Amino acid sequence: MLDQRLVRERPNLIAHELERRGIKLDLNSLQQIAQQQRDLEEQRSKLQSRGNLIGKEVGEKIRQGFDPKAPEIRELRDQGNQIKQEVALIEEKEKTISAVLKEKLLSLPNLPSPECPDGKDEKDNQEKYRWGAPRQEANLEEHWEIANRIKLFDTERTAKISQSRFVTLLGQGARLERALINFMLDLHTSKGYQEVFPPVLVNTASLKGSGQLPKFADESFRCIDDDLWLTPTAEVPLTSLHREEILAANKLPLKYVAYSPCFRREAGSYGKDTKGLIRLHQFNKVELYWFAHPEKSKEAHAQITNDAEAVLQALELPYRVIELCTGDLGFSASRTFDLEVWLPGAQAYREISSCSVCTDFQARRSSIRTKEGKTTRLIHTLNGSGLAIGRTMAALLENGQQQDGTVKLPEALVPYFGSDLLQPDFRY
RNA sequence: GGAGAGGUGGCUGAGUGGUUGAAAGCGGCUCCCUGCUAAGGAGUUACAGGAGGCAACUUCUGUCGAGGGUUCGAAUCCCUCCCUCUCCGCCA
Repeated sequence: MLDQRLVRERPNLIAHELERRGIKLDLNSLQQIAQQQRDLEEQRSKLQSRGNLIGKEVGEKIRQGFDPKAPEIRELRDQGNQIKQEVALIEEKEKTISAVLKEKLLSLPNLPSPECPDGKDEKDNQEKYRWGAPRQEANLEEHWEIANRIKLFDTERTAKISQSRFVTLLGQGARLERALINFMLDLHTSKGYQEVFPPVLVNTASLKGSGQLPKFADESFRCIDDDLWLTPTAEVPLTSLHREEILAANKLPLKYVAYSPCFRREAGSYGKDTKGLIRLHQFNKVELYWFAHPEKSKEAHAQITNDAEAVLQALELPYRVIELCTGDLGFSASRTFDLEVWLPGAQAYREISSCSVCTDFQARRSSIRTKEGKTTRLIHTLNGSGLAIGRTMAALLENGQQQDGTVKLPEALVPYFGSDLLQPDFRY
């Protein structure tokens, strides 16, 4: 959410910054609403001030021994009632207008960072650097072909269990998924991240706090009988972990790592990535999350990206780092680095992590602050996948595939998986 | 699901209609003392929004789970809802 004061006082700045994201909107009307709301508030508080004085006077008189039914007191009471009615009138207007304002503000995305390059869509994203040597041979298999052959998962049977875009991992596939989760959690906790295992059902306030609502309701699964939704990412419960809190400045940054299943409706992506592990309604992810001091968030962003990259490096997976342009930024982000892993079978780089700094956008929605001396200020939040498990598995399969049909796994996984080789399994 | 208890500042916890935005303690901050550490002393310390000032700050309003109501006046009384805890039942 954007600062209301900014809307009132510098609407042009907001209009300009949102235009960088490709959003054109009439900020004059928004500014007027904000201004009206403030004017009403001012009117009301002046009336209330008078009302309070009258109340005090009555109390004072009664204490001095006036008869509560004396005309002086009756007069004051009448005045009090008069004011009460006027206040009620203003309050009614105020309520309507601030509901409108709030709804509008909640629907505006974050302002892009000055460092975020201008651009219209993903074509304008900038590659920053590459790591590792991508395999380029011809005739390499895509990950679902490999998985099918050695029986790591079963999508056909899964349709009986739930729907398309879900997967049932089998045998080595199930074990590898588990190994990857543990491997990543261990790697991050060894670097000072605190491990969290959050609930998967979250309430509306949590989704609002991190920016998924009100705008993207159709992207999440919801429970019809309760005020609960399935988390689209652990970013949601992690943001709300400290919702409405004032965090001690000397404890910042707070760094969390959470494994969670993630649920997304993927509305509007019919026909895209229909095979394999790339785009599923349910997938596993290890998420990194920082609550940072507002002046340290730039360094934090570099660090969280680094920490996500460390997973790819440990798994010996070639990747590149992409800086998203303004037009491709997520709703809450002010600046984002995507990590794209090389998929030799597809001969393409695919997003496997997205590391964003959300400045005070989520903190304002969630009311997460810190205190320095006498002033409280909003903290900054950052998030990054570290990493998406399914896509990591896809990358491992395609990068590790060998002539004999087996898959070689990186050494780092051996303690977790128990082997460095995936072989066909005929039991399934 | 049944019965009961409760939701107050960063935390613990007083407070049942009239200067109570709220005692006390803890914690935090500032200063003093101390050779160091430990301890001690003095002061200070809710949040949000508005107005004024370059600023330190001053001032107004709101906020004691949320929303209504009673009243000139509500943390305190009434209603509705939400949440937490305890016990019982059911259950992984």
